[in-house]
Amino acid sequence: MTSYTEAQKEAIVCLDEPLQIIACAGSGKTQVISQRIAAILARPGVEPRNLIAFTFTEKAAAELKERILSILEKDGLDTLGLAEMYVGTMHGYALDLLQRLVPETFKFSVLTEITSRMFVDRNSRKSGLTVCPTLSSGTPYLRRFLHSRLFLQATGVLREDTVNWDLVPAGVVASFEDYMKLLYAHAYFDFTEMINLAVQFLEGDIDEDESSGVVQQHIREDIRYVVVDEYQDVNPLQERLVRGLTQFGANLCVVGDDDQTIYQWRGSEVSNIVTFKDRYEGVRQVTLAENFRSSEGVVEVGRSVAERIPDANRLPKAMVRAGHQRWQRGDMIAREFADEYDEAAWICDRIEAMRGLAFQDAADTEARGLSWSDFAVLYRSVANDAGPLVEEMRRREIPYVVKGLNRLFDSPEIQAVVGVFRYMAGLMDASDLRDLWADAKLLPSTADWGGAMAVLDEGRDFDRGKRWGVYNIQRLYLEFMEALGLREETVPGQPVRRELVFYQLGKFSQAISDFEQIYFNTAPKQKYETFAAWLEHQAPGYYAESDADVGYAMPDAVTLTTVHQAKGMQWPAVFLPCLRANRFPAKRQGGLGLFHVIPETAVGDADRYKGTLEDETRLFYVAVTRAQKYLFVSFSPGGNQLYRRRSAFFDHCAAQQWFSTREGGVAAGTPRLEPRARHETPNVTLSFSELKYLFECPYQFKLRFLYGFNPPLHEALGYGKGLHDALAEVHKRAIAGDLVRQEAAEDLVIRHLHTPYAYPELKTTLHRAAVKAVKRYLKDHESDLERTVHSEKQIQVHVSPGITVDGRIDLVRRLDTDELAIVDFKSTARAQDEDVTRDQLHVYAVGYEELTGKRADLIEVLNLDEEGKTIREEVEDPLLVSVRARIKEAGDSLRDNHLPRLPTWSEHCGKCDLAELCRDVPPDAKRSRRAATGR
DNA sequence: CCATATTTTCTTTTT
DNA sequence: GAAAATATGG
Repeated sequence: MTSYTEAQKEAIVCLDEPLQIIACAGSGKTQVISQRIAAILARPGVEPRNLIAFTFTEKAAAELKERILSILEKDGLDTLGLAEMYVGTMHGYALDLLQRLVPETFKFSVLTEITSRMFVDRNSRKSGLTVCPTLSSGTPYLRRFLHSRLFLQATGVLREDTVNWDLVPAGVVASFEDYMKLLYAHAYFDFTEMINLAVQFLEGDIDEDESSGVVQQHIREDIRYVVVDEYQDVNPLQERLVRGLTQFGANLCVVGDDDQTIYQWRGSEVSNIVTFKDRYEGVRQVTLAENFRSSEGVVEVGRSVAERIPDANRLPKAMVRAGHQRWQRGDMIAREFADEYDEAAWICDRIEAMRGLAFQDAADTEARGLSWSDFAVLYRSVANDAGPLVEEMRRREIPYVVKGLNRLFDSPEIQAVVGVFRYMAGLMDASDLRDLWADAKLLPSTADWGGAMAVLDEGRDFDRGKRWGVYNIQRLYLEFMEALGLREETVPGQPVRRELVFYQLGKFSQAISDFEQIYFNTAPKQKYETFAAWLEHQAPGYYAESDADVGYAMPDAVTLTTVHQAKGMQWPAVFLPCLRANRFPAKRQGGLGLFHVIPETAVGDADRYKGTLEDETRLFYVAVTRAQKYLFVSFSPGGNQLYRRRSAFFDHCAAQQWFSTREGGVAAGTPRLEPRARHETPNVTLSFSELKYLFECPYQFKLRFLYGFNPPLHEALGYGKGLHDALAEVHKRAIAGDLVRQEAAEDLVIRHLHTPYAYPELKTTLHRAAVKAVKRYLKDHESDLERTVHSEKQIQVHVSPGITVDGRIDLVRRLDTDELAIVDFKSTARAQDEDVTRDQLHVYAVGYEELTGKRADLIEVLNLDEEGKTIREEVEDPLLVSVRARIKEAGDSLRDNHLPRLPTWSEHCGKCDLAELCRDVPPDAKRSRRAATGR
């Protein structure tokens, strides 16, 4: 789309006043934003680092980045320094801002939804959970495990929303304070806190608080343009972040569609977008009403759905069709069925019948035949309603992918693994365990069951060592698999099953990591018992199976997903089945809710946390507008009486003249072609550490990042990071003209060293070692600190369309010889392979050149360990070229899902934590591996 | 038609 | 264990 409509042009060239782009579904929003950003970058005196663009997800960010880059390249514009333009989520930005400018936060790590809950449950008293009062007489206080999710929602709302604190019960306030205190004591951020803390510094008094001063100075000097996509989903705290970033006059552009606000139950505040014009001075509003995606029928129905939303909560607009898709009688059908099996069968019939119908993706492209991946089935709730269709598709062998099914723990394979830990906790005996594994078809033909049990029995001897870190769940899991001889190729069955089983086992490894992150230092016996209980009661609800996302290659398959997840996507044909009253629109939930903790009156606009009819209507609007041409809405009564009536949304559609209530012949007159899947290359963004694994051994990469296997947690974890962070502070201060002296070493280590998994003596040892290392570094480099050029420089290497490598250079410095050196710190005596290090630093050199236009002369490795050796080499041009080529190769093989093992046992394997899952470990290597891990 | 009793369920998900 | 939807009774 190189020619723009008048409205689009208006948006693209409006760069100096606050701009609100109201973008209807399918209006070419991303293209307009990208073009506008390119226009900003083309302005004289504007650097990429002057610009921030927020998206809702990382995936959307990758797409936006890619789009911007392709426009810049097409227009022949400079891409120098592009790595310093922030394109990403608000959470990512806030974290980045803090960890760049506020040394106290360098050591903080981020809790996920899952680890947050475990953290609160483990510390149920200290976190405030069990002392948090409720307004329900039946449950005077929140309870462990049962209410941790609710408690976390409340702590989130108290920070994200506008709260009248006088109306919040004192007990709740006290609980909230307990939680915050505990969070900081453990150096954790939850998702809200990253943004909250950033906002504190943005709003803070610069005379009172040093960090506020630093943060605000950076914003004042650097930030000139802020773009916020999906503005309708911004919550009040995020709005404050936006305010803070633009408080010194940066230009603000917000983009969104109030009709697509579907995350209000997470705090999204529609009024942000609806009243934007009143809250900012001199706002220019541009409405992109032209829908290029869908046929007239789809557009008109979408519009009619949106008009069901009360006008008071809407921006006036009328979506019109502007694309090339033509509506034909029979494209849109509204049908009722006697039961859900008939409905499922009909959907499959239609898909089979429509496969191969001619379809034109764009006005200027050739038609192709519809393929499996051109069909989507969208549900209000996949977990509740998708069952019958999944069954039918499996029966008919129609390829499909389901998203949003929480069924990982139902599978016999995972139940077998859970059995292992029931055995460990003494809840199951050995012969039952064996039966379980045999029934799950997980025993390789050569299985050494006795050996595997020996691993468990040794692990169950809890008097073996005094250090609790010895009783490592992850290591036990990996050793058990090794002893059993369970590897991808020894899993009984077909290759497809092997891959799926390994994916599940990898997910389980991920679950262990999550658990041990929180419970690592629990007494061994209790730790295993808690783990077994957690597996039984908590874990099943936490981990989704989504057998789809193995690999980067996109399968040609029908998509079954929720409307929420479908946001931003489109398909030629969309099915909206199970349109039942009380399901879609959904009836409200019972049980203890947010308002039993925080009174409704204390929160501004409390309604949005409840889920109103209006919200459901917006969701249905999103659902309808995903379709490009074919749209099928259907109803069948659900299993029980609550769901036996038709949804008002179904009736709404059936009443539209665009819909037929009975199908004719399948789109009579439309020619048939060979089915050909829409070709989409996924964007691949790799961090350097991921790239490193891909270089070293593609199969290790697969085990780690596609399957999710994690190596056992190490007790000394955090040591290297602490040293890095301490030196980062040193160099940042050096750039600001503050040369840190040796005496500061202790202080630096106290601030940055965080070793949560170390037992007390080890903590002391590590602390001493760190102080010594920092002191040594400061002594050795006293004279060259002032020649620091950059510290922690973010780089990005663009290899080919869709392949990007992100990384961070530890240090760039000028040597006595006036040469420019790119430096990487290492902190263990155990040397990384020199070839890998050389690759790494040459990637950085490439990135540095793309960032600054300057070529580095040298690469250096400074080892902070006394024994470690220093490397200093010239940057070699041929290597730069070949490294680029190798990244491209690696990216391509990733897309093709071609990730083979190394041909034979090699040096890399000796250092690979997951070698046991890959091949037989030679006896001599086994010995040295055991020595290295202290087993 | 209204008040009360009984039945039935307990989404959605980003960082 | 709470709330909404539906069934029941006047």
